[in-house]
Order: sequence, then C-alpha cells, then structure tokens
Amino acid sequence: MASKAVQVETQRDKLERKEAAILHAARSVFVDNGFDGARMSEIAKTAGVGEGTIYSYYESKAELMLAVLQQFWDGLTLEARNVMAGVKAPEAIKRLDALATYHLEIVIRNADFINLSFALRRNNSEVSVSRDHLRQYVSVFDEIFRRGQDRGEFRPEFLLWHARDVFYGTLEYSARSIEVVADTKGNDRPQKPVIDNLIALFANHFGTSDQPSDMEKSSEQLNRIEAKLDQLLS
Amino acid sequence: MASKAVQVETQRDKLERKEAAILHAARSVFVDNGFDGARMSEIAKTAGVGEGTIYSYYESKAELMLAVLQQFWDGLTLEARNVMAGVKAPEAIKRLDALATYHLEIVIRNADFINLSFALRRNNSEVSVSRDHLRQYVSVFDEIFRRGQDRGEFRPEFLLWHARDVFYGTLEYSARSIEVVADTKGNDRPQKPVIDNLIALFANHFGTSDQPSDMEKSSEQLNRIEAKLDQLLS
Amino acid sequence: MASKAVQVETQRDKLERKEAAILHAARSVFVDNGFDGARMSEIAKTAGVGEGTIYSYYESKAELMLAVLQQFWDGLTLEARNVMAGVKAPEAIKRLDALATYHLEIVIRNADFINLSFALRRNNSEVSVSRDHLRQYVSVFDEIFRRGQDRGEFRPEFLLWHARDVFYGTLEYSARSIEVVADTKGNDRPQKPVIDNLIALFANHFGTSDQPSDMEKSSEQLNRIEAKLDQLLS
Amino acid sequence: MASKAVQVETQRDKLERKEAAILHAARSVFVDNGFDGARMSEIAKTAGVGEGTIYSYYESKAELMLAVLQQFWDGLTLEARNVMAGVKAPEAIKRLDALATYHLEIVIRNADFINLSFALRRNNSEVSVSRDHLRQYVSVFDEIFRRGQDRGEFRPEFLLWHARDVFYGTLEYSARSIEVVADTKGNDRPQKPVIDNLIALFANHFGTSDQPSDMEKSSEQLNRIEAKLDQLLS
DNA sequence: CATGAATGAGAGTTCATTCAT
DNA sequence: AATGAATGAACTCTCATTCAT
Repeated sequence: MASKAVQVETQRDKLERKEAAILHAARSVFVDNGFDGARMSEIAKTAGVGEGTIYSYYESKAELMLAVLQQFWDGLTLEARNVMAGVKAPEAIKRLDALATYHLEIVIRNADFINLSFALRRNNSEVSVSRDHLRQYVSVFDEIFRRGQDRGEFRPEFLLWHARDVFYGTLEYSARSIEVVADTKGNDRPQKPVIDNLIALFANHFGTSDQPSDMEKSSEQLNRIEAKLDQLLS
Repeated sequence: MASKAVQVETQRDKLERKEAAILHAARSVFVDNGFDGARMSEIAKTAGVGEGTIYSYYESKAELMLAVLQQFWDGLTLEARNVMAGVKAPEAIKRLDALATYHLEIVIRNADFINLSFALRRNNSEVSVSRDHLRQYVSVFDEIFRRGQDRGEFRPEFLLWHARDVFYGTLEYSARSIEVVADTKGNDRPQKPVIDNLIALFANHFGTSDQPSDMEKSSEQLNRIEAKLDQLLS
Repeated sequence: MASKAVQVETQRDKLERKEAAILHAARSVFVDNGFDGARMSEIAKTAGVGEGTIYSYYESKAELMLAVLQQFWDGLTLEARNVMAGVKAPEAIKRLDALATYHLEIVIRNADFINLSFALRRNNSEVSVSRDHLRQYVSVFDEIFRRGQDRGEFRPEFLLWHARDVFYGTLEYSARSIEVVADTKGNDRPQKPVIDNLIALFANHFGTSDQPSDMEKSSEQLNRIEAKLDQLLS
Repeated sequence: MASKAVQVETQRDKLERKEAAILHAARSVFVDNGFDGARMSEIAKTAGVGEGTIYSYYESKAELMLAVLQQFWDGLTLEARNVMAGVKAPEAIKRLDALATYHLEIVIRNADFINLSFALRRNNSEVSVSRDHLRQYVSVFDEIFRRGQDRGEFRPEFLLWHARDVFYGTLEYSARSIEVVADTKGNDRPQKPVIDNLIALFANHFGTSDQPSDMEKSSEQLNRIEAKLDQLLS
C-alpha cells in the first residue's frame, strides 16, 4: 500500500517534471528564436519528449507561450520579493538600491524575453501577458516607495506612478543602451553607475533632504507670510 | 518639349508614389501582424499592387521591413528636429519640455512599431534597425542637454547618458502604462502630468539652483508678496 | 510475442513501402516532365502520400532526384550482373552478345531517363549521377572484355576503353535511332540486327582469327555442302 | 534617294543584327543554365535588348529555344560540309578521318547543348529539334560511306545504318568519357587516339582488304559451289 | 498517456508574359 | 518597333497539429 502511494506520488512527480521540462525548453527556444521562429519540434527535442506530448499539456503553441510568459513574470516577482526579504535595512532608499540592482540585472539578462512579451501583447491577441502579472511585479516597487513616504524619507506630494515611471523606465532604457553598446564594443557601460545615479536621483529629487529645498524654503517663507498676516490682523 | 519633361516627371513620380504606397502598406500590415504574421499578399493588396511588384522594389520581406524601420526612425528624427526648430525659446528646460511632449505623443501613437523594432533586433539578425538610426534620434536630446550644460542651466557634473536614460526611459515607460491603462478603462492618465513631472525633475535634479525654475519663479512672487506685507507692516 | 515481432516488422515494412512508392512515383514524374517540369505535388499524389511526407524522406527535390538516379543506375548494374550470371557460356563473345541484348533493351526502355541523367550532369550541379555509379555499370563490360583478352579470344593489343566506346556508343546511338524511327512509323528497326552486327564487328575486329566466329562456323557448313555436292558429282 | 535606300537597308540590317544577337545570347544562356534554368531577362540583357523585344521576334521561350536548336544543327551541318569540301583526298577513309575529327571536337565543345537537345526531345513536346535537322547532319557521313562503297573501299554488304551507328555512337560515347575524365583529372584522354582507333576499325572491319577475309573466302567458296552446280546442270 | 510519422494549408519568392508608354 | 515595370499563377518547402499505434 505504501509502495503504491509512493508510486502514485512518483507518477504525479513524473508528470510535473515533464511539464517543467517542457516549460523550460519552451522558454529557451522561444527566447532564442522568437515566437514564430520557435519550432515545436525543437522544443520537444530539447525537453526530451515527443512532439505530441506537448499537446497533452498545452492546447497549442500560443498557450504554451502564454504559460512560459506567466511563469516568467511570476518567477520574477517571487525572486524580487525574496531579494527584498534578504535586505534587512529599513530605509526605503537602500531597499530601492537593492531592487534596482536586481531589476537591472534581470532586465539585461532577459532583454529578449521582455521585448518578446511586449511585442506579443500587440501582435498576437492570443498570446499576451495579463496586466495582472505585470502589476504584481511592479507592486514590489510600489510598496517600498509608499513605505518610504510613510517613513518620511520621500516627500508625500509625489505621485506613486511618477516615481515608478522614473524608476523602471530609467532602468529599462539603461538596460537597452548597455545591451546595444555591448553588441558593438566590449562591455563599456557597467551597471553600477546606472544604479548609483538613479538612487542619487531618488534621494535628491524624491527625498526629504536636510538642506532646505526650494519647496521647503518656500514653505518657510509661507510660514513667515502667514505670521505677518497674523500681525496685520491682530 | 515641355510636355515630354512633364511626362518624364510623371513617370518618375509614379514609381515614387508606388514605392511610397508599398512602404505605407507594409508598415500598416507589419504593425498589425508583426513581422512573421504579416503576409506579403496582404501588403500587396493593401498597396494596390501585384505581389511580384514588391520584389522589384525590395529584394525580400526582410529588406522591406528594414526599409520600413529606417523610414520610420528617419522620419521621427526629422520631425523631432522640425519641432525643435519651431521652439524659439533658448532655455534648455523649455526645449526639453517640447521634445518630451513630442516624444511621448509619438511613442504612444507608435507603440506597436517601437516594440516591433526592438523585438526584431533580438530575434531576427536579418532585420534590425541600425544603431545609427537610433543614435540619430536620441542626438536631438543630447544636443539640448549639452547646450543646457553649456548655458549653465544644467549642472556640468551630470553625465549625458544618465540624463538621457531618465528622459527617454521615463517617457517610454509612461507611454506603456498609459497604453495599458487606456486599454482597460477610458484615458485615465493623460499625458500632460507625465511631462510636467519629468520637466520638474529635470529642473530640480539636473538644474543649477540659480536658474529660476517654475517653482523658484513662484518663490520670487512670494518674495514680492512678503515685501509688500513688510511695507504694510512698517 | 510473435505478433509483436510481426507488428514491428510491419512498421518497418510500411516505411520502406512508402519510401519505395515515393521513389517510384518520383521516377515516373521526373521522366515524364524533366527535373524542373516535375511538380512535387504530382509526385506526392502519384505516390499516394502528402506533400510534406516526401520531405521527411528526402531533404529537397534535388535530393529526391539524386536518389532516383542512384537507384536507377544501381538497379541497372545489379540486373546486368544477374543477366550475366545466367549466361553459362564462357566465351566472351557470347557473353557480350547477352550483355548487348540486355543493354539495348534497357537503353530503349529508359531512353528518357538516361537522357535526363546526362542533361542534369551539365546544368544542375546539385543533381548529378556520381561518376562512380556510371563506372560500376560499365565495369560489367570491362570484366568480360578483359577476360576475353586473357582467354585469347580478343587481341591483347586493343585498349579497353576503345572497345568500350564502340560497344556502348554503338548501342546507345542505335537505341536513339530506333526510338526516332519508332516515333514516326511502326517499329521499323528491330533490335536483333543491331546486336548481330555489333557482335560480328567484335568477333572480326577485336577477335583473334583462330577463334571460330559465327561466320567461320557458317563456312564449315558450306564445306560440308560442297563435300556432298562432290559426292553427287563423282 | 540613295541615302534612303541605304537607310532602308540599314533598318533591315539592324533587325537582322538584333535577331542574331538575341539568338546568340539565347544559346549562351540556354547552354549555361538549361532550358528551365535560363531566364528571359538574362537573355535580353546579354543580347542588349529589352525583355519585351524578344517577344516581337519569337512568340515564346519555347519557340526561341527551338530557333536556337535549329540554328545550331544547321550550323553544324554547314560547317561539316565546309570541312569536307576542304578535304581534297578522294579516299573515303581519309574523308571519314576528317569528319570524325571535326565531329568529336564539336561534340566535346557542345556537349551541354547536345544533351539539352535530346533531353528536350523527351520532356518538352513544344521544344524538340525536328528529325530533319538531325538527318541532314548525319547525311554528311552517309554520303561519304556510300561513296566509299561505290569506290570499292568499303564492302558493299554492310548496311549504312550499322556503320553510321558505330561511327557516331563511338564518337559520342568517347566524347562523354573524355568529358567525365576531364572533370576529374587533367585532360588524360586526348582526342587523337579515339579517332585513330575508330578509323582503324573502319579500315579493318568495313574495308575491303587485300588479305582475303573470312567472308571473302566464303564467297570464293560459293563461287566454286556455283560452278560445280553448273557442271551438274550441264 | 506518449509518440512521431503524416499531413496540407499556406508561406515567400520567381519569372514568362503582357501592354501602356 | 522597343521597352521594362507590372503582374499573378505556380512553384518548393515549412511546421503546427493530428491520430494510429
């Protein structure tokens, strides 16, 4: 009886291992060749299964691609949360530094795939990452930034989406530039300066600094004005 | 003789019109279906020519795609320079405002195409926008920023590429967000705030404090108000 | 277990039958239409398989043609050797008679194909019968002739290639003539006289005089007739 | 008026020159690429005319090929007759030597074309050299051989077609062998020995020699038999 | 459930032929 | 008469999907 249970378990495991192998192979082949360029036969060979077998796990090439995409974004989110859990520092700026480092690395390594994701969103109605998966990923940033505002590290007047656009936008554009430059010469543009500059920008622009910023100066002035009006009224 | 000249001109024009029609049709079909999804027969039908005709203008589907891409990026650069030529203000910050407005608009309208461009760079070695075309486009920003540094509007210690990453990165990420949001609900995120926030960021982060920013202009006004109150009080 | 063995055998057989069907169909369609004139779709239809199926047996049309050519020449050689094995007589002249009869028959029946072979050798570098296949075929003649020289039937001073040129050349040219004539009128030129003349030529020209040729045997008969007449007269 | 006549003549000449140029170009392109491999556009370019122009001289590609073939065979015949006219010796064997030399040379140089001729005869009912053109060419041999028989150089009992098969067959087969060998190594098999052997064969086998051949001995014997029967009858 | 041989619709591309100029 | 741009039918070959084993 025990042996049967074990065998059943093994059977289930086997299926899961096979499915994982297919997903893994698919990802690799899709990244190398794009959606249309990828051949089901190559995915099957890479996964070590028959071509027909894939179709007992996924209804079509498009559905397989979809599964790959979802797994990719889910993995990204999970990994990002793991990374953040490993950062003990409570300061938002330090946490953002860690997130930026992770994100830039990921974006550079998976540039092909990310491009593919967005290209598919447009051209292939069948295959498109759900908005939810993307949203979940960016929520990692959102939480840090909001907490930074709560902790008084970031100015409360800034809108979340603006900070998010600057953060992810800058990193992704940088990744592309690094990539393009890397194609031509040696790796001329290392990643560290990109992170440092971005973090400095966040500290300076979004941060509450001890040197009175224009806005702080203005509000001091407003305080004085209010005091003077009080004088006039009194 | 005049009539012959006219006829010759008409001949040449006809070819040019046909080539333009093919390019236009190709762009439309490529954007709608992606590179592999696009069918030459549909491009031909859309352009109102025979299938074979395309091949007397372009050697292959890949070359046609390339021509479309180059035309697109060249047009983008040209238009950007036109826009900038129309901006009379010499202040870098005002010029960046105009450029950002133009770029965001363009990126939103051509999101499909831009995604396609970058997707192709990776998967299809045959078809890829040359780095030169991209470089020419971003040079519009580069010139403004450098001139801003020369004029003392932007701090000289900032590296060009960092400012460029923030500028284009933020705009492109915003465009994507606007797009995604627009897909779901009505146009919730208009473009104006995106521009305003980015320009404020540039003024604040990259700017030298003695250049009166919008915010600083406000504080000048506050100064005047305070002065007048002082008069009243004295 | 037996049934399983049978089934496995059947599987293998099925593939072989399919491949043979394709090869057979291809030959027929190629002969009827030439290499360029032959359509893969017609070959597929004739073979009773799908178009794609052909491509899992042969990489391309050219490779299919090559396979057909090789099968043809190999079969020719094999059959020629079989025919020669059936000829018990040791005399080279009798063996050549059998070979010539076989060859002429074959060349007439497969004139289309042989022409195609040689036409392809020139125009299509991809598709050409290897020299080896042709050499193997003519080696059947070579062996007989050399053995004839060893046995003292043929004069040793004659070069092999010269005899070979006369043998195959005469037969092939005759075949073409027979063919051309047959096109116009009824079968005016039967094959037997061609063979007889060629064999007589070999006996006379290449032969050593002490070997009784057909003609000499006839003269023996004449001797006998003369003797009998002498009896009558005496 | 004279000038007009000249111009008219020039006009006619121009057409003829153009037609000759097309025919010449066509031959060259057909030989290099085969019938299907040849492109009308290349023929036009080679001839220095527009593509459409060809169609005002020849109705179709097939008809053009036909014209090329006929011109080729006619030229061959004409040249052969010229060569023979230059041979002053009256002996058939010497004339055959000259013809064989010319023919072998021609066949080697135009192997592609000759193969093409025969390949087309089978595959393309539209394009095929008329039997008459071939017959005219071989008639050059026929005349020499018949005259040889008349002159007592060749035995009268041999059938024309047999000698013809041996003559042309041997030469063509030799040409092919020379060609095949030349492909591999250097020109190992020069043409002279081929001719010499063939001519020796003709002298020996078809010739009337001073040593009484088997056949002559037989016919002497038949004479004696006849004489004895005459005795019986008298 | 797993397989991979078989399928055939559909792709990009070619090129003989036409016809407006 | 001469041109060559335009045509589109027809080609070879690919590959996602099916299904008998």
